[in-house]
Amino acid sequence: MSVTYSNDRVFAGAGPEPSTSVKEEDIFLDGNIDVQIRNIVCNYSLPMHIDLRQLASRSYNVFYDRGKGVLVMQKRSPQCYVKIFSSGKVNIIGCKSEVECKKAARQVARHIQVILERTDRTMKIRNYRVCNLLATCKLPFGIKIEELHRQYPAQTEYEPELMVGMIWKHENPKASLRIHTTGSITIAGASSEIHVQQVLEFIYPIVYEFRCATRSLANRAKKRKSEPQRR
DNA sequence: TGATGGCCCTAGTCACCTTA
DNA sequence: TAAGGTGACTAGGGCCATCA
Repeated sequence: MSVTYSNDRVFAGAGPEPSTSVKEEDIFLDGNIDVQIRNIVCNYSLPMHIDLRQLASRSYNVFYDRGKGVLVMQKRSPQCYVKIFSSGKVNIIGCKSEVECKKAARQVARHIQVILERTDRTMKIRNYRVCNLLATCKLPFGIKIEELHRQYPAQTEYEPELMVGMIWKHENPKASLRIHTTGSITIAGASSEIHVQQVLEFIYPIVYEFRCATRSLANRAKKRKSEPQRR
C-alpha cells in the first residue's frame, strides 16, 4: 500500500464507480490511497517587537484587533491566514502543504521587515514548526466502526449520540483520526506529511479487517436490485 | 497586590446529522 | 434539497478565580 498526496479530489466522480463486491474492492486496494492535505497550522517567532498599528496602517488585507493585540492578515498566494502578535510571534493557518507554509512564513517575515523599515539587519525566523496538520482520505469501502471500537476500546472513542465518527488516538507519531462508516478518514494533530503517511500505513490493515459496503453504495446496490430489468 | 492556573475564544478544514 | 450546527486539533492572548 502506498500513499499519494494531492489537493484535488480524486474519488469525487473520477474513475470507475466502486462497487460493493469484494472483488472490485480489491482492485482499489492494490492502488494508492489518495491523501489530501486540507489545512496546516504553523508558528514561528521573529526576534523583535512588532508595532502592529504601524504594520496595519501600511498593509493591505489586514485587520487589527486592538483589544486582543493581534493583527490578522489574509494572504492570497499562497492562500492562507496569518496572525501576528506584538511579541513577534506569528501563526500561519490554512496552507495546503509544508512547502506553501514555509513560503508564506518567509513572505510574511520579509513583509514585516520592509514595512517596519528594518532593512539594516537580516530578519531571522526562529523556532519555526508545524504544530498541526489536517488531512483527509477516502477508502473504497465502508467500515464497521462499532465492531472496531469493541475490538480496540483503549485506543478508540465512540459516542454515536454525540458524534457520528469514531475517534482513534494514535500515540507515535501523535495524531487523532476520525473514522466514519462511509470509509472517510480525517487525520488531525500530526506535525508532518511523513507522520500522516506513517499513521495511515498503520491504520489501513486494521480498518481493512472491519470493512463493509458503504451505506450509500449499499443503498445504490439495493436500488439497482429493486429496479425492474428494462431489457 | 501580585503571581499563578484554568477556561474560553480565534482561525482553518472536513464529514455527517438535523432541521427547515 | 439546502442550510446550519457539531466535533477534532493547535497556539497565543484575555479574563476570571484562587492563593500567598
